[in-house]
Amino acid sequence: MSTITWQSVQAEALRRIRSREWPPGGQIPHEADLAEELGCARATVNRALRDLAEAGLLERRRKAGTRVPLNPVRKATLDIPIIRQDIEARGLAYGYKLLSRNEAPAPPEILSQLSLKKSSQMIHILALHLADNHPFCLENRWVNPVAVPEITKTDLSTISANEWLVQNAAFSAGDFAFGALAAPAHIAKALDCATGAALFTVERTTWAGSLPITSVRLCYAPGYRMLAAI
Amino acid sequence: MSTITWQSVQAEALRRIRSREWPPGGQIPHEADLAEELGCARATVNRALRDLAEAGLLERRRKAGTRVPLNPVRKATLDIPIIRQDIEARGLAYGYKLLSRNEAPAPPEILSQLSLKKSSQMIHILALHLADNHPFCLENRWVNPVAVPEITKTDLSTISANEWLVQNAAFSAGDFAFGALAAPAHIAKALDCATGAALFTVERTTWAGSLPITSVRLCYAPGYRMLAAI
DNA sequence: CAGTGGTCTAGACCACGGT
DNA sequence: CCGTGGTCTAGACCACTGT
Repeated sequence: MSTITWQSVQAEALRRIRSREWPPGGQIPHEADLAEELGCARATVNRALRDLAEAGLLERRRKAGTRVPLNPVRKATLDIPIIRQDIEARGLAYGYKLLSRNEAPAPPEILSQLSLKKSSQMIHILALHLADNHPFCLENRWVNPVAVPEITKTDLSTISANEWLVQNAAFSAGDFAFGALAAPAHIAKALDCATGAALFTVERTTWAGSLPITSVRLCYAPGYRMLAAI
Repeated sequence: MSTITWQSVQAEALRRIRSREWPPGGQIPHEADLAEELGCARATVNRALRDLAEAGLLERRRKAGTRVPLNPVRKATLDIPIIRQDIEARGLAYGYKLLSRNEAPAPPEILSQLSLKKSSQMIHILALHLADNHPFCLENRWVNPVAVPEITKTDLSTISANEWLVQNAAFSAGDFAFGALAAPAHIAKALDCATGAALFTVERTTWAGSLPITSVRLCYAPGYRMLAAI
């Protein structure tokens, strides 16, 4: 016997959205009605439609029901691997070089990114990730030693801060900003590219609850592309 | 009476992961055990852990059980609004200018992105999106007329292809590539920036099932940042 | 083969938020 | 107020996969 799966309900819903059987801006039947029509339990319909709502293809509100948005804001997901895995997944040999590490008061922009007020000593790390011995990514990181005191005793010349933090500071939240930067001379030198070259950059701040852990800017060598999918 | 919610189960699981009560690389108890321990139904545990697995914080396999990955590959989510909404959300006035539109055989790189073999006539669109009358984003798009025949009759000087497609060609899948580009002269001219300026770029290809719809490259004016969150 | 997660069901209660 | 989605439950069967 074949039971209805939530995937099949979802596929049918998608079909109706695409065929405009459920027109943009319009309301769709209640869960209970759909469940009866399709011959399954309401929970199954709920699972299917909840997923579509999370993807931005439906808007659900209690009492108001479910409707097809006029301008759906689709959600894409992107994987955030540690840099070593990113490089190895491309079939390249990973290399790593710690350029500098010291303790210093964080500059104002870092403090504001971390929502810290008083300027306290933080750990500043500059490191280079290599792929097949070519510069791949320059890591410029500030770490809050209050959040991860163990890092003060860690030898970051053999393991990157990127990797150490992933393994030792499970975080709860983070935000990202992607952009482009014309390489200033010192970055161009580190990445072995021309001054002014267009670099893809990622700025990331991570938190454990309300405690800021780290803020980092990654500058990728020219040509890097970051992939995502819907 | 207070019943256990899947959110509370998820929070407890997160706590155990962070506190290393469930150590990296280690296996965690079965759903049934957890359900009994926490005093809820197995379905509730399943919902909580499934979400964590989707976020990359757990790895679940039938028979093998659930474990905490050593190098979690976290997933970030990214909103993909239409460009008009992106601009208006920044409190700026949206403007739009169609630069050119014609039918032409697609170049090989576009064909390969769309997984098409024979070179057929496609619609090529070049358009500029403006924020407060300043160039914001240059849209360079190829549309497969087989997927959306109506577009041949659409006036794309009043509505952008970006917006029209979102409203008229609900897609099922898409992939993205983000990168940086040093502005060539013709792009610099359109965006009113210096030649060689570092531009953030998005390349996107979308599909309806196995039918390719469109492939687009967006070049954003210098300074643009795209935000994401975990 | 057998253990584990994946899913479905039928019913119930609850929370939110239009009216 | 009361309709709608959000969630929980207890039980059942199934699908995948390690041994």
